[in-house]
Amino acid sequence: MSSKPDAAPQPVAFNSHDHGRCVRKAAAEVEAACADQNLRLTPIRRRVLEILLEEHRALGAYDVLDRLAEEGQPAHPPVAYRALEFLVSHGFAHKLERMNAFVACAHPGAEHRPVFLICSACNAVAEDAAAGVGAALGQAAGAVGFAIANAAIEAEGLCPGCRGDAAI
Amino acid sequence: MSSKPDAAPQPVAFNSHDHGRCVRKAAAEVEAACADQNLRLTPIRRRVLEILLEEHRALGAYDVLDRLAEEGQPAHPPVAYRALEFLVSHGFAHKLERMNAFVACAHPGAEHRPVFLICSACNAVAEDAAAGVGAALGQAAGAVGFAIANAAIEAEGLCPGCRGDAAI
DNA sequence: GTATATGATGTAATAACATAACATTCAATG
DNA sequence: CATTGAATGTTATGTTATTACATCATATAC
Repeated sequence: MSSKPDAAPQPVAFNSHDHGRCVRKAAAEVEAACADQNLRLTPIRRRVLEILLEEHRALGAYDVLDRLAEEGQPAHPPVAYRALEFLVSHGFAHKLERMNAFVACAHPGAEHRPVFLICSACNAVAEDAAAGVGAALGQAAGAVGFAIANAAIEAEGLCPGCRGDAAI
Repeated sequence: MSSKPDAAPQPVAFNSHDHGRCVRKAAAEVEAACADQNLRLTPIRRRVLEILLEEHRALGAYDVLDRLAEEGQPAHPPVAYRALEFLVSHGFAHKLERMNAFVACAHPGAEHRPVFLICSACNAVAEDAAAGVGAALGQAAGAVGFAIANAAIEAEGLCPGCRGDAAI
């Protein structure tokens, strides 16, 4: 899991797009949100965010550490975990519980109850809005008197691109 | 995480009930299902299932190993993981991805897309049916051409009992 | 501008979770 | 009873995550 991205195609979340632009846009949004909320987007935090954005897929904490080391900034585990926790706790990244991995948020700043679609063939991770799912879940919980603080909704399967392929 | 149950009340999934009866019933159902499907419910597999049923909450693999050791049957990690994998793969238990823990299935045999409500105060885990959530998720995935193989839906929050309490 | 408080980072050590690999045993079938 | 395949026993190690404490930076009060 903590190895290099394997040879799989890199499907940037089911659709090709101008990735450089998408990275810059997301980084700018996070920067703005931090300014708004008086949060300190320190160099490491920013670098970890950029790594997640550049990869555009889920990375384990040790993958992030590997990237940092490659860039001549070797770091110990708590460094990665702290930066990731900062990003997650402020909604700039999400943790994929099924994978013990982290992914940059596709809509930083905006309120949303994300749903993740994880392709088991190419490892792409799409963050979907799916308000209906959150509503249904809230209703089910309410019916039994349970107060949801937060929810993880993660589906594994085949993305549009990989459904056609022979693979896996 | 791999420690003993702490002093918290043991809320057997939000409602008090005749637990001995509920354990026996679930065990019998699994036994029947195994007979039906020609599966081998070996002594270890059965014992692990019983441990999950008796605790009636999510246990880590090493919690199960501790229990086995207490009972004079010390075992190495693969033993627990193999038994748990058997139970999970046949729908007799579920894995809670958020907690790296396992819980006996509340409706073994029956087809269901479970939703888990995990109380952060008392650690009770309720398995809810919530067909609506699965439907909404399927719809959202279908809209982007994603084929779901399986889904993990896990909410963390306060159970009815703990909402009233001062605690956490 | 210096003292103090707070938050962030550096580092070492270790805890917690999980699997690979291979030997051995058991149970079913021919 | 020989063969085969599944299950288990065991060692070792890989992977993920945290605790604890030292150090450094930044902001505020005085």
